[in-house]
Amino acid sequence: MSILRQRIHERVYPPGGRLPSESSLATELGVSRTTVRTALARFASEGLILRKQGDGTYVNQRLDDVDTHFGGLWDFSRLIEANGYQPSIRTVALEERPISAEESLALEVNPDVTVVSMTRLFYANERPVIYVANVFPQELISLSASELNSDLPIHNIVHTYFEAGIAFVISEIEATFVDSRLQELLHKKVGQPLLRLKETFYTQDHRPLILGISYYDFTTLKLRLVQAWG
Amino acid sequence: MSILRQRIHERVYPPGGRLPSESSLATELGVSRTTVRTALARFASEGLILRKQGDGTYVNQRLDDVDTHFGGLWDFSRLIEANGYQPSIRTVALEERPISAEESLALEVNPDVTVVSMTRLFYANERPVIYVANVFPQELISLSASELNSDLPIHNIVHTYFEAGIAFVISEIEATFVDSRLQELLHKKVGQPLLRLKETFYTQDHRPLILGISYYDFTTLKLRLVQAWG
DNA sequence: TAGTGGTCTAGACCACCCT
DNA sequence: GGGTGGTCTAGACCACTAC
Repeated sequence: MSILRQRIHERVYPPGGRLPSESSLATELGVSRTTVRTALARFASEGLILRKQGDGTYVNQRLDDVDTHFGGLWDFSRLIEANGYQPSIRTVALEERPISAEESLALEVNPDVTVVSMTRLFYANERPVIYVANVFPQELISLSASELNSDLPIHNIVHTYFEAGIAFVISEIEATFVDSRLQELLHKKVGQPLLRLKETFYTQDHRPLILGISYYDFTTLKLRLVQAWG
Repeated sequence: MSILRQRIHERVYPPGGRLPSESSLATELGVSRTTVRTALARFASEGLILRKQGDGTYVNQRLDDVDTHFGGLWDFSRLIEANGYQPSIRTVALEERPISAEESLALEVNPDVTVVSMTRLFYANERPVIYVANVFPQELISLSASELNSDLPIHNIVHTYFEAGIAFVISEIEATFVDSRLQELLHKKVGQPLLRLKETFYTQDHRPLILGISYYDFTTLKLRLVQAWG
């Protein structure tokens, strides 16, 4: 029932406003109340709507804030878009190289496999905001690194070139500074604070697929989380 | 159906292992399959389980990682516990004072109200790991600041002393350094990187209730997020 | 008291995976 | 083919809110 999500985003039901009751929505859309409830439950867990027993369901007034949250897909391009910028991706380096000891441990593969190393910059309106280094075993794709189109969001790359899909991601958030290398890439002064995200992408079989280390300029791009329980 | 969550945590269904089918769980627990599915859908969105159509439902093998995630309640005490430490809270300061211009804007109240300012330290095994400064209008509680028990997690404080409840929280994550003031409080060297979380707690009516600024020692306490879609 | 969301039942049919 | 999860229906009763 993605029509409901669309209506919320298109302000058919304005922020702070009340949605029709579950029963009337069910009738109007020609589905059962259970179906409507399943959709509403998802929106509520994302903080998009607020439900009050005995009263009604309301669109979150902070919709603009909530919309920049990390729900479902964590995707830097979408995040840049949600912050009101035009996203673009430029590849800094794309190569095959031996795996490091640390990486073979994290990816749970033999220390003699070859990995594809892909480093990229995400831009918001031509301004560099995130620097991302991804690594994955070469054997996971059927072609060589130079043949893949690296100007796509990571989810698209996986979908296009990988056999397996991504079922979940674990991200660790840390703080760090701009060093001399990042200074050039992100156009920021050495010593300024930066966020670092260490991500691991897993398959449905709980196997690690891809590693990622990202440096995130939080001054341009707000990193917001919404937690809702209701 | 919190019995299922309990079973997963108590390893009745071990990490990586398969759960009984939805139908057999429904029969065993004496509920309908719909009820089981509602519970499983919630666990899946938290990354606790992975469901495969035509195959079965599996407990996430990275359960230990996933368990330290931020699902449902964002609560520092729980987070410390999930990282394997004994949590405790000590109050640094508790006072009433005039509201600042910035705070009155963020809390959407008149610039002449009095606020309660509560600053506290969270410890993991007697080691300070998070410094939190909370601010809320004094008029929201029926007693004076000195009378409230500030050695509780924020959700307990709200539940005990506030009329309204918290429906959702928006957190902004930033990076910063240890300064001379934080050096003493967190026992870390000046200049080391730190995470800063700027939180706003909202009621069901979308009104901001409480502000919070937290300084988080990510070297001791991993800040992990799990994103799952399935 | 009427209407809302919260919880639940007992089915149905489909898509998909494994053997 | 047999079993699994994915989607959906058409009800029921309860708890709560607003008036």
